[in-house]
Amino acid sequence: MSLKHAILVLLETEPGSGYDLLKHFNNSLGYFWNAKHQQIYLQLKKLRDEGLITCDLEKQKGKPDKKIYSITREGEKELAEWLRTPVAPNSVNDALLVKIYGGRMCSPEELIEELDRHAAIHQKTLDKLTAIEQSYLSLKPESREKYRLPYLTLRRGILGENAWLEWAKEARREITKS
Amino acid sequence: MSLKHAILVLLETEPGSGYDLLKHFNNSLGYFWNAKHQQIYLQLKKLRDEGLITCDLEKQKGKPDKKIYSITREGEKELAEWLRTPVAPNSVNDALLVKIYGGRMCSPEELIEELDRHAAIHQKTLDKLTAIEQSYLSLKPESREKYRLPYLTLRRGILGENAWLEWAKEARREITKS
DNA sequence: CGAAGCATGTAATAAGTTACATGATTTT
DNA sequence: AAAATCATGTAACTTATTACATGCTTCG
Repeated sequence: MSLKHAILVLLETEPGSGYDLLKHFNNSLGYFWNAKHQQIYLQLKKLRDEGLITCDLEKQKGKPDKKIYSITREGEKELAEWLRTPVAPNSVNDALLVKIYGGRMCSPEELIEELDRHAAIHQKTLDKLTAIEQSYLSLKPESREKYRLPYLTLRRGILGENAWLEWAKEARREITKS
Repeated sequence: MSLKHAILVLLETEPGSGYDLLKHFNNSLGYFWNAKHQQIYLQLKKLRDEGLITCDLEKQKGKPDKKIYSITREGEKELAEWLRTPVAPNSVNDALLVKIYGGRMCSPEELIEELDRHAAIHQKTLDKLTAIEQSYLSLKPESREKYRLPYLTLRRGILGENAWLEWAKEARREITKS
């Protein structure tokens, strides 16, 4: 279970409210770790109960108070320990492939339609990732230093999406033949 | 939830016991749909309760009876309907990337070690997939026809693993620099 | 004879999803 | 005035994992 550690990683970088975290998450770790807001709020509660993060109230004029979470010493220890422990390789669950595998029971047109739908989504993701990459590459080299490792994960996304789209072309050709 | 449909797909191809299915699964859909044997047995039970599969006892001399599951008319209908319904794009949960993202809290050596560990696993998977591909390509063209669609999913695996390994090289270089 | 693989599960727990809920503020 | 987005959750349900359990056969 790494959502817990994903949250610790983000809070270690900078404290913030659940919502701040959520936004940050969706623009970074969210690309390779899926989580709904409910799950995140739940984990925040658990992490607080475990003493791995704390929560301070920030008074706001007019608006309700904001809960600002930050990582604790304990949390940092937990995170460091997790980083030292081997993690299981990414487990894949890809319904589209199940569909294609069993696809002889439906028409090629339907398969193609679904494939294209997915391709559009992957293309969109790739575009977003490429845009982030561009903004990273336009930083001064000194500022890049800080994002070196996150940038590697971004590269993973880009190479992965490219490979996906390449495969989709190949698959499309092959399905169309029938 | 596609494990259910993954099982239906396999049983539609050929009836068999839970264990048969499990083995078949691990050599095909298992490459892109993760499931433990417990989960599969549970789903078999549920599918039977829903009337989507049936279970016949096959007497065996000396050995305990074998439960042979097969898909029912109802199951085929359910499967066909699922195939017509759009599925959600593959949701990724990759702990290694979370680790790398937050990796500045641990030593480059530790990161590299973990990266190599994962690379070895991916290489092994790629080898297996490539071997399957070879045996597919050595079939006579007539026999290939039957496996055209499963072959596409195999290709996805191969292209995906290649991309992963390419990325790992890049990441390794970059991490080593520090 | 011991290990590996055959063969099939139950129970407890954890994690994730879906549906539901609320109320504020900011932008169009 | 409506829509979007801010902001935070609870509850019910489904799915998946881990630990435990059993007993048989086949191969070296």
